[in-house]
Amino acid sequence: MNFQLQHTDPKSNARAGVITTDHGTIETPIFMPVGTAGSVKAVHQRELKEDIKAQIILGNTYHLYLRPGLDIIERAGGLHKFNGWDRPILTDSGGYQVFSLSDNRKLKEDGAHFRSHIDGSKHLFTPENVVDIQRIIGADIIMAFDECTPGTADYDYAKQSMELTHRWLARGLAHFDETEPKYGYSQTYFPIVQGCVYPDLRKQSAEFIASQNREGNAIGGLAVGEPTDKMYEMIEVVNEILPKDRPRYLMGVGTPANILEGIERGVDMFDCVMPTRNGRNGMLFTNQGIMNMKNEKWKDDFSPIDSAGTSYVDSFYSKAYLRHLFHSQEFLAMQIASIHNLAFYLWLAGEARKHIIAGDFSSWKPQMVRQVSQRL
RNA sequence: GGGCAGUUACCAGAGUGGCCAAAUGGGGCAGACUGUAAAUCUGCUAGCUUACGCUUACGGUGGUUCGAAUCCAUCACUGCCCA
Repeated sequence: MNFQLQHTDPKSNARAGVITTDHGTIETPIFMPVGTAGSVKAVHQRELKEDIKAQIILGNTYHLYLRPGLDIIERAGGLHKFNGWDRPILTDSGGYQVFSLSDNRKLKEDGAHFRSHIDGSKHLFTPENVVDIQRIIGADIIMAFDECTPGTADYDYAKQSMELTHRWLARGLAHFDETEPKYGYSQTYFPIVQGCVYPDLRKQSAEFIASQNREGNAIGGLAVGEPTDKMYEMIEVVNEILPKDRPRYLMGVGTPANILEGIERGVDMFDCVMPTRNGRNGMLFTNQGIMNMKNEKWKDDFSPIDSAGTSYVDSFYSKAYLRHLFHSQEFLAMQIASIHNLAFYLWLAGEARKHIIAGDFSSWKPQMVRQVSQRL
């Protein structure tokens, strides 16, 4: 993997760059659609490429390991071959499941002992075997196994948790460096900063992560229960330290406004389930604000879903029709909403990039934050 | 013409003397969702009220009773069966 920094905004930390992988290039800042189980829910690969213009998508170690299982993925020739996505893939390590499935696991020094949410069977995830699993899945960018610390954790817990993540990182990195990719293209390993909402812990974590000197770095443990202002503050603290010549990935974030704020603070990569999950639940994000498509007010609004939208569905379907589809629980509703939202997120990241390159990001961004935060 | 069963909130449907403004579904109206256990979850859904509470309500009318969606009479309507 390679990262070329192309432009830096003169008035903020926003930057534009290009990541090169063996599966193609990624122009940053970028939003990465989430395809946990090897599929971006409700979205066809062709739409992902042609309509949404996704450059990289995510998969998930925990979910793909449990189902379909490593044997199938390996026999398929890796996830790219299995799901037909020939562009870059990033896999999360299962660190988020340590947080989101916390009732189903026990954390120990060796790793996370999970009870499968599917059938209750027991599985141990360690920093080492999570590398092995991600070697088999074959993502271009693979993530360290961490504990995603809840945003509400107290200082002592957050400190312990961060230290565990650091110890796990050392083990994971050592194992990564002594193993090889399986499918003839290279993989890179991103370490993850933790430290919850505590500036000194974040600083300490960022310094430790930076010292590992990897090709890219991630910021985890944000948008998990802490106030939004704290999140922004933590991004600032961390990005002060993370190397400027490497991509920075803010994991799991967020709303359109969160993304713009993140870009301004020097983040290059984002992923979030929001455009897809909220889309399936009837919420549309547009450059004019947020719409709940189930609301009565759209019932006889025959105007296009998003007249300023860049995707096919935006001008082809009307608001009234989409509302009808949601009320009728038609699959098409979820498809349209997911395509629209993802296309919008990719558009937003792309616009930010253009404005960074043009040099007027700092004047463009506040106005766009206001617009996207409105409720329609 | 005769017999039987029924009529409950937007719909379906439970409730057969007080714990009933009335179970449960559905529909409707809102809200939530941030490295996906999510096509999920939550709230509201007679009127007024922030709430307490008050008012009007279980086909119509009239009774019995301290008290009726629930018991009685009668009228209307619906369904099924027999001629």
